[in-house]
Amino acid sequence: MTAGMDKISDILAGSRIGRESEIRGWVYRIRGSASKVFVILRDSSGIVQCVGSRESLGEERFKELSSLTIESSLSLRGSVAKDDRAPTGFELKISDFTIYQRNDNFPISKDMSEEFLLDVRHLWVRSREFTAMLKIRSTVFNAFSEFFYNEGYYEVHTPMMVSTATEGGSTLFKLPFFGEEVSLSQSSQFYLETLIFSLEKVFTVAPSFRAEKSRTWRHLTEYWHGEAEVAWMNNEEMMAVEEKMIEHVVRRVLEERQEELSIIKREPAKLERIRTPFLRKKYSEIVKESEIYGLKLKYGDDFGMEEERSITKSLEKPIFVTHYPVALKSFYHRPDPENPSEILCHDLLAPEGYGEIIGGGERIWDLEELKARMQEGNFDPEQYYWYLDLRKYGSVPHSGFGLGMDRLVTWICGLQTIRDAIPYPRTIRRIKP
RNA sequence: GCCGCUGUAGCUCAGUAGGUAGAGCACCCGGCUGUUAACCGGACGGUCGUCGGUUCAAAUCCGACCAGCGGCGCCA
Repeated sequence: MTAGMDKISDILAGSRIGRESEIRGWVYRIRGSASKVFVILRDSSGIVQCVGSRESLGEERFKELSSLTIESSLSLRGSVAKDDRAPTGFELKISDFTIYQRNDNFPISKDMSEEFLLDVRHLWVRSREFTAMLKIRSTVFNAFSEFFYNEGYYEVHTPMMVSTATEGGSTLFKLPFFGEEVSLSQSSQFYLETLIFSLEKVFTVAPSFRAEKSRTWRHLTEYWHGEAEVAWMNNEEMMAVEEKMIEHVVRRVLEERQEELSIIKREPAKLERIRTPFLRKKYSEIVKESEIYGLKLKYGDDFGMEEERSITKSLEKPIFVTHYPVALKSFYHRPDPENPSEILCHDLLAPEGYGEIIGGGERIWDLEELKARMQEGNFDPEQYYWYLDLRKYGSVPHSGFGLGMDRLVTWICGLQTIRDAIPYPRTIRRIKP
């Protein structure tokens, strides 16, 4: 219906100066006076000021336009001019318009509480800041997948309704399933492991669900999990892939999303220094030098929020923490043959206090070793028969990792809470909208 | 799961020696302005989260409940 429609970005690029243009979108701001009305129109590509005058539109049409409210939808036609008085430097002088919907009061204006904005999240997603974040998020997800395709990985898809826990039973969401009970997936890892025996290098991006009653700035009950699993790869090699992947994602954001970074006030300089190689430290080293971070840690302590914040607060790039004590991680991690009390694993902590975004490492690939570790952890081998089978038939050394995609977006965008990194956050107390 | 906090007009909030509520913004009307989430005037707007208790009298004191927010633990 609209062959000749322009996007607002076409106007902002300067290519329509002195010409007729037709654009459509939503009223971002509107101000009127006796003789002029200023409509700042918004579309997916940006905002531009449009001015209508009583003189050229006529009394009736002028009133029709100037009485519109925020977020009403319309199309506007007029000539384009450069104008420094306009917010984005260009202006459309309105000769004609079509209103699609004249709104009642839009519920959102200035001075909105965090809580209210969450209640009207379905409308708040239209805001400039949120739109900018969504565009960056889109780039992050695209760049993540692109990286693995470029590296020869296969994208695969695993079930979200499952019968086995990956991280422990207490955090499972249970669902009725034809007279039985199933759980929502906490991680695709075990299924990814089954697929390396044919594809060798696999990755997936999928939601994960955890019924942890977490109340923090970096937990969601439903979050997006980027995971990979690779045959023949050790812990060191896995980390090298991950840092290259993070570097690639950050690079793409810097290349494509400068404007959006500026809208959300994220300093690009802080992202520009995300270059490989990242820092690497063993768990035991961190414990040994914990006074440097203002911490008093003893061997065997796990790192909590305060520890991660202190360690990463003044860092300029991410840090891999490796070789955790066996007791601190899940049963499937492979102990270091040189020192079986520590495992060949890594967490990647993002700088500026953001903390853990990746957990990964080598998997136990010996059957008896895996059985023994499962027993210690009270995991029922019957339930995991298929996972154990992988260690019976052509087992190979392999590694993998899981990345919190929403945490990655939170850090890259410099956000205060993970809830602002996803359109519809699911937390212990929020399931609407 | 643990600790803390909040709930008064559509929105943001003020309102305690207990005496049946106020401001700003939004909406509506009018004025003014090449405006920049402008300004001036007027009108509209509330069973003070719910239930119960104390009291002559409760937004205010007490109890229970509901909803949400912040922090910790757990993890990505």
